[in-house]
Amino acid sequence: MSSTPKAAVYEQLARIGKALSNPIRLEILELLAQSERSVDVLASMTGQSIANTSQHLQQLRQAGLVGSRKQGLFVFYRLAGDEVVDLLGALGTVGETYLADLHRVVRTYFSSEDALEAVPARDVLERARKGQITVIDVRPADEYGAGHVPGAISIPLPELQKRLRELPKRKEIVAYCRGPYCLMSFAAVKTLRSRGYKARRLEAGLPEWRSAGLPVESSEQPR
Amino acid sequence: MSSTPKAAVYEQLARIGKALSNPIRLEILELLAQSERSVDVLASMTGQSIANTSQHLQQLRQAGLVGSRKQGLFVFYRLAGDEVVDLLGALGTVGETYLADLHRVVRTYFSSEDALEAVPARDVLERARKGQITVIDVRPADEYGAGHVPGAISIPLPELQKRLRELPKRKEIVAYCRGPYCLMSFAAVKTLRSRGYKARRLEAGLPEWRSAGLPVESSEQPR
DNA sequence: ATAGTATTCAATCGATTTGTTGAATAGTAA
DNA sequence: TTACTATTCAACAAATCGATTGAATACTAT
Repeated sequence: MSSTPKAAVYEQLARIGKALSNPIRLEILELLAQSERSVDVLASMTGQSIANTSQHLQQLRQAGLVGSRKQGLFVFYRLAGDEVVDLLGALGTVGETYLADLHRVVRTYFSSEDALEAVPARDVLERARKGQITVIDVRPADEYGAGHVPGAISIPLPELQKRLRELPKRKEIVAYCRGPYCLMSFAAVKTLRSRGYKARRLEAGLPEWRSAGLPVESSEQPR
Repeated sequence: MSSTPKAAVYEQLARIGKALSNPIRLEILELLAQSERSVDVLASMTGQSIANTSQHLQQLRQAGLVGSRKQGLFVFYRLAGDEVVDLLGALGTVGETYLADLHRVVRTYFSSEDALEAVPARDVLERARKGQITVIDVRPADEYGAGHVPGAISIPLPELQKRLRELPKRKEIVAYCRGPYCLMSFAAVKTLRSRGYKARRLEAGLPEWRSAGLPVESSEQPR
């Protein structure tokens, strides 16, 4: 197909670029970074038809970004590995740094008007072990089950209001969710602060935490 | 354009993916990672027409990956920043890990049949300062001029044969070039070893070296 | 000004991509 | 076996991309 080895390399890498060139596929990748999922679940989460979702998954598979296993009627897709999380992270870094439009969106929706300074991941583990902070996972319960920060409490965002009394008033609370473009931890911090809690966001989501080599606790056994 | 902030983010990031979805654009990015260049130079280096090259550069610019400055008749394009080098590195890591075809190409052309074990970047700087090793830059002279490893000698690959006597027989020689998909340092090591020199490759090229925060020496003043 | 050069823009065509539809496949449950 | 479900495949129209061509723009040199 290609004459020189260099051209062959770039052709292959361009396949990965092509896989990253569609917003729905990027959304699917972020969802899969949380936990493996079946096609129909991904379809409903992204608002796409099942056939369409299946095709996007084929493209991601051909680019080597996802893998799958079949269990009964369902095909479960998963991220190929943590390298994909790193790739998405690098994509986001470039975008926020050099795409003015993206920078504006991030500043508008994700930025720290309320001084929601993020806590760096490296400190959190030890401070949580020492009991200096309480870590809460505001993602849906199944994602918590598939893997979470050790010692973190699962409080899905919709339940936060009712379960405020489970949280300490004085100790600092660190909330995290899916990743840098997930609004749930922002919302959680905002809610907590308005009720007088000391709260901050974890600077990364669980996929970045895992990819950084930090330990992950898991409730469910892989089926 | 997009209803939710999350969708807006993914649309923007997909623009970057689209820019990475073409092999010629990837080649242009690697060339720009060495030094800034004018459109016609890029066109001849990639074997594309000038108009075609210009269009690819427009796309890269819209994706925020490159910038440009006009000097006289020429427009010089450059990489937007080191984050782009990191992004390309992450792309390569994913590709080599999960794309079987790419893995095969890399193993065939770039792998270490001759035990060309690469030297990690971190050690090179100090060992070069202590005079324990000699570092040679086998890229074209202008790329050396735009930035090189401190203390490295410029010996473009075509000149290596004639200039062998400049190199020490006993001290180890470390050769580097453009990056992981550049064959020049492999060729240099092969040549040197066949002549009885002790030689190894630097594991990264100059862009990765710079992006890692290691110091870079530059001969030419930016115009 | 005039001629000449580097680059970009605009128009074009063939190829590819996206999303939809409906049929085909592979498995479960009874 | 039969009925049912989840997923994939195949075919299609609309939109977009890639590369080519020739004209337009911006600058230099004289």
